[in-house]
Amino acid sequence: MKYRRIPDETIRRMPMYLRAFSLLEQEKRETISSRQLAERVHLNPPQIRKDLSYFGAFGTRGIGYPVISTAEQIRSIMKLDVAQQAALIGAGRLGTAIASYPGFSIFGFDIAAIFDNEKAKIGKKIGSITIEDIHKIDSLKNRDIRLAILAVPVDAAQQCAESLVAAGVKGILNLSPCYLDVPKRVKVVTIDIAMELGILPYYI
Amino acid sequence: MKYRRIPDETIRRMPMYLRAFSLLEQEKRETISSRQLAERVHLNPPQIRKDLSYFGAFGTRGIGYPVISTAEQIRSIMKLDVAQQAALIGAGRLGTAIASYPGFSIFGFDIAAIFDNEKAKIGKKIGSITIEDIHKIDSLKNRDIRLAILAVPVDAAQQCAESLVAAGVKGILNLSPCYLDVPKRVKVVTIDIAMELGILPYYI
DNA sequence: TTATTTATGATATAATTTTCACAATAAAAT
DNA sequence: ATTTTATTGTGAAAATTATATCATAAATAA
Repeated sequence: MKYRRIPDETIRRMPMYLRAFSLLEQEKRETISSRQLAERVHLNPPQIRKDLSYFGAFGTRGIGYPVISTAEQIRSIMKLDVAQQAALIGAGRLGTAIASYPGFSIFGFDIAAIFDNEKAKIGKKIGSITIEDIHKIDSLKNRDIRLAILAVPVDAAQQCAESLVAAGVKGILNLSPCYLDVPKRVKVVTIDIAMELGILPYYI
Repeated sequence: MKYRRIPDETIRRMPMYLRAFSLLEQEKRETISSRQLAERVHLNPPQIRKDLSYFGAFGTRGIGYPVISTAEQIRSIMKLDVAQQAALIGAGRLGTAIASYPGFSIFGFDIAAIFDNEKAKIGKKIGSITIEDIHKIDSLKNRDIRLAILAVPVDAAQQCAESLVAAGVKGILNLSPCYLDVPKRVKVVTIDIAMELGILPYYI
């Protein structure tokens, strides 16, 4: 296929495909057709084929997609083929929940550092990770950690984001209900839990 | 404006506008123009005007939108004008964090019931709410609770969703990384934290 | 070897969503 | 009273995204 800009929506769906393929790997499935995959991820077959075809021709006509190699390809495209280390900022209740969330491992993520501003928490551990002083975020620079999860109160979010950017962080998963003003080379994804809940009553 | 179907994307943005208007109310601002609002929510002015205009003409030309009445209108449209009670399923780490999250109140949400399957937790309290046995989800029917937040392990999610539907729940905020198969009269919004993190490395 | 089946990859079409441009109009200024 | 300024509301254009169609490649079986 000739080059075309890859839609943002396609990028958003890729981790979804990767999760499905990772599960298929565990199930020792050898191939899967777009129709079968569509059933699993609740999309329709042409969309899946189109999404994947932006990155190359992974499938075999008459057969479908080979599970192992397609999984590897998607991992490589999404840069999830090498384990990604992430820092967690905020060891409150939400931060603690995130720190011990087992769901990151399927994508090879690893919470490698935790920071908090509360004196009482610094030095304590969550799992095997020791909570560090938030003023030492800068040390991320030397540790080659380029991803952060921000789980601090709203009023601290912007300031923390700036420290993260200064420490060389390139991607932030923001759990505060606010916009983060960062250089555009830094990618921010915000999850606003209350807002997501806020859309439900409309449909009821 | 003649009737047009309201885009889903517009609905998704409405709580965002409502949050902004609620903050403006607190600041005692009387009016705000689409341009000023756009700066706050990081969208562009025509989009805000168009989104709001799907529901009527709230603004005054030359002036902007009156803060109080527009906030009220959006609340009413989104059915957030009356306090909404929600049930929380799962009192693990994530559930506990959700239960004590202060961010729901801006939309008038109230966690009114908590359920878990773990014997040791049942009867204990989180804040002022007593954890109930998950097998008693059915009691939601009599308590007029129509919203639920699902914070249970993946393998329990579908089963819990079915109990919720049986108990008359009409909207589910699903925090498990899986699709929930429910009747289409029930609205599900899924937040897959790992997946959101999964898109970041691509952009780095 | 040839026909048949399956399912991809590419292209064409449709649907949705966003952006733009501007007429309409309210308030302020002259 | 008239002009100027600000800003909405909206139809139309543009952009984006999703869906349908179809030629064709690979595998299998006759």
